[in-house]
Amino acid sequence: MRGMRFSKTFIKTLRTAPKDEAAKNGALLTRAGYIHKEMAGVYDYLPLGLRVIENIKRVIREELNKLGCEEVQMSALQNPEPWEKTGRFSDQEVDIWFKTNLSSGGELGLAPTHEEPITNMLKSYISSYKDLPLYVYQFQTKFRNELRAKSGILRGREFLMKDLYSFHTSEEDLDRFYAEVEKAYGRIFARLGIGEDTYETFASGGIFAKYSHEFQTVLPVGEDTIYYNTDKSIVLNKEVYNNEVLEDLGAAGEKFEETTAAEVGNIFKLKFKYSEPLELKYIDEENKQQTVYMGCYGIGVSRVMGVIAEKFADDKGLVWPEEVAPYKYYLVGIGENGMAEAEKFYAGREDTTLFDDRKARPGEKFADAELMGLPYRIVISDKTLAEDAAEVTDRRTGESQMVKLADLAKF
RNA sequence: CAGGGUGUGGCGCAGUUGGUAGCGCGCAGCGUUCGGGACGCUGAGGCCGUCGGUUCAAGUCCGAUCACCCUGACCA
Repeated sequence: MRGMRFSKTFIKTLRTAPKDEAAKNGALLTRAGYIHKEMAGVYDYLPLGLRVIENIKRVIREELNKLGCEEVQMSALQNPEPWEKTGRFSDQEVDIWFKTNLSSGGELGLAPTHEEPITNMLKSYISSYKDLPLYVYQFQTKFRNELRAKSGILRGREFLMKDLYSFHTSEEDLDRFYAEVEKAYGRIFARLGIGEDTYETFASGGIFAKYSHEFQTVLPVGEDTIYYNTDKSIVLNKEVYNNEVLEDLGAAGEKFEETTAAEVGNIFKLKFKYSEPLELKYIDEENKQQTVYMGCYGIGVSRVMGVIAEKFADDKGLVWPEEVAPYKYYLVGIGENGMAEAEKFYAGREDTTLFDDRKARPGEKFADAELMGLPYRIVISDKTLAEDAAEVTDRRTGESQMVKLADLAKF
């Protein structure tokens, strides 16, 4: 992706948020030109918003690839057959399906998740213990017919998710990989800027495991309630916050605090939940058929974007952590000399810099710089040129410093 | 799905007892401005969510319907 000149881009900032964007993340992301709403829970990602999404994906991709994960892209349209084998095509069982019909008469679903299709697909590729373990992930648009979409991009009917699935020959190997993903998730959320406030949280585990883990980011508008002890080493979702579980975790006497949080990721040990009904098997060393052990690991990519927007915004607008910011620098030229010098600086830095080259007054540019929330604002004007310098302002702290033009490249 | 609220130019809003739509922002042109969203003049842009009633006449009254927001429930 190339750079962006404000005068050329189609996006436009808004002084007032649309009335139908009540949530802070939706209001600011819309005002700053990152997203556009199509309908409740369904959003378009504009050039800036798409860059944020791509940055989040990049961080996740880098960390998962280190674990040996392979990226694929599954289809969004779903053949009901594998879903019928697990009972999940039923609207009684899964009540958020979007379903449609083939013109020839058959029924289709729009994928709300991908356990069934990926398990089914891998039947064609896994036949021996030599094929395992295997870690496959994708970034995919998920469709969930939520009764009520809300909170901007935090809860959509169409949203982007990273889903990783792991396949193993033994429970020990599943446990080993699960632990690796736990650590990788910690690194991912740290790099995304929400590490400090994102806790690995015990949640209900479903049929085959006692607990699953969620990654919950503390957020006032979060939909979940979590409980944490004083040193935050044990965090529980409300759904498992009871005496039995506390005893089980050896935390029976401890005091817990309550807070709201948004679930940004989860990890599950599926074991045979899908591989058994879909008959994903392999031949072991002794030529015996065995069922594959599975795990699944999700991160809500678009939700993470909303959480970051919501969490760090101040009264002037968005504040992006560096790894997710669509551009690192918001370049402002003031006056003829300032604009000419800014133009020179911009050349060759299109990938890191958004250049506000509009014939607008400084105040308007500053306001938009703050609204968009790029990490650093660089101002070049007669005033700064008198010192042969540019003014660099940190969006988060608001602190400014003069940097010599010669040193700006290094900055 | 229950309860509450809202639909009027791109965005935010006003519109009285029914009489044929107005303001701010934004947008276009000209001029003066130029380090915190400047100002003046001129101008473009709207079947008032949709459908159907009542009426000589409907943004306004009645009915239905759709969409959106909030709270709750739900969230495999």
